[in-house]
Amino acid sequence: MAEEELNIGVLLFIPYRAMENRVFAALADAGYADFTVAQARVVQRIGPNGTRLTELAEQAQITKQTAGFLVDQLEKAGYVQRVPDPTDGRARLVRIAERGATAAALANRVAADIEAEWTEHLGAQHMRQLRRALTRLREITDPYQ
Amino acid sequence: MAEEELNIGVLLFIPYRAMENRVFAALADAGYADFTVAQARVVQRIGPNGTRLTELAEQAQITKQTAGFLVDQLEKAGYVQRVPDPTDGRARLVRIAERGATAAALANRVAADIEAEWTEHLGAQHMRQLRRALTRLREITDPYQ
DNA sequence: ACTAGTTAATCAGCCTCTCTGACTATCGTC
DNA sequence: GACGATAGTCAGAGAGGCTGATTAACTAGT
Repeated sequence: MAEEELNIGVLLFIPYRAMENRVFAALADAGYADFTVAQARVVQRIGPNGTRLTELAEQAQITKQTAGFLVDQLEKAGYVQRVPDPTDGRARLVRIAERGATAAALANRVAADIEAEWTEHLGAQHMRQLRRALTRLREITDPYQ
Repeated sequence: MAEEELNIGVLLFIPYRAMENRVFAALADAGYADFTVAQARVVQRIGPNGTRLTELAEQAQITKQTAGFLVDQLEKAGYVQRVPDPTDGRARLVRIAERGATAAALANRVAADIEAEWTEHLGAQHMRQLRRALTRLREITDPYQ
């Protein structure tokens, strides 16, 4: 569908997918092959002092069970740790482990490189406008702030 | 990660996901509940005269097997038909069926409504700039033109 | 005309991610 | 203390994706 003009949703998806693919390819090349998109969506929500499973699940918009499943894998692979929450005996905090922090740093570096390429192609001003428009769009499309 | 400024990939993903969710909710409400995201990504690539399975798979970036599985479901549900390709005895063309065309029309209408809301929020000029930037980004991020 | 290679599609089996439903342990409140 | 809410886990199921192997049909190179 859409003969002349592509749906704006598709237009958003194309560069998103391109970035995702390149970041994961770079991680795989660097020896982090056991890292998946689903895991990444959880890891990104972990705060500096650790975050509870339930909160991760809410923010990633998945069930607690699914979040638990993904955190199990991340823990086995050494990307995160689970530590008891001192303020609540039922809860545990999921924290980024060293391997996770290294991988995240690499991912951020690659993402920044790609953004730089995009800026090269669009020009700095249009890139700034793009970022601004997307940030404003977030006001009406992001359930989490 | 990203304390002050969100990664551009995430910024692209948030509105994309919001649109997708709303379109599928509208389709489900209208009686097209048996229609999934994975199926939609295939259906969107079907051309006016029908498209081969292999080509659909390539463009949707999935394997032929997966594409075949999804087209099976779409065919059972009445959204598409498979007809022999007159130019190649091995191949068959996947075509949109009537139920598929009706659903697609509804989906496009809902997507246009959402885009109108976004235009309302951003202003017409910024929306035009957004569309333009994304279209130009497509030049370097879309493997299929 | 035959062989070899390519392409279109399918079959079989497996893995990952996601869900629902049911359960245990702990917390907070009245 | 009793009760409802909350944090997390266990069990089972389904969707959507993969690799590998196979069949059928087209295309080229002798």
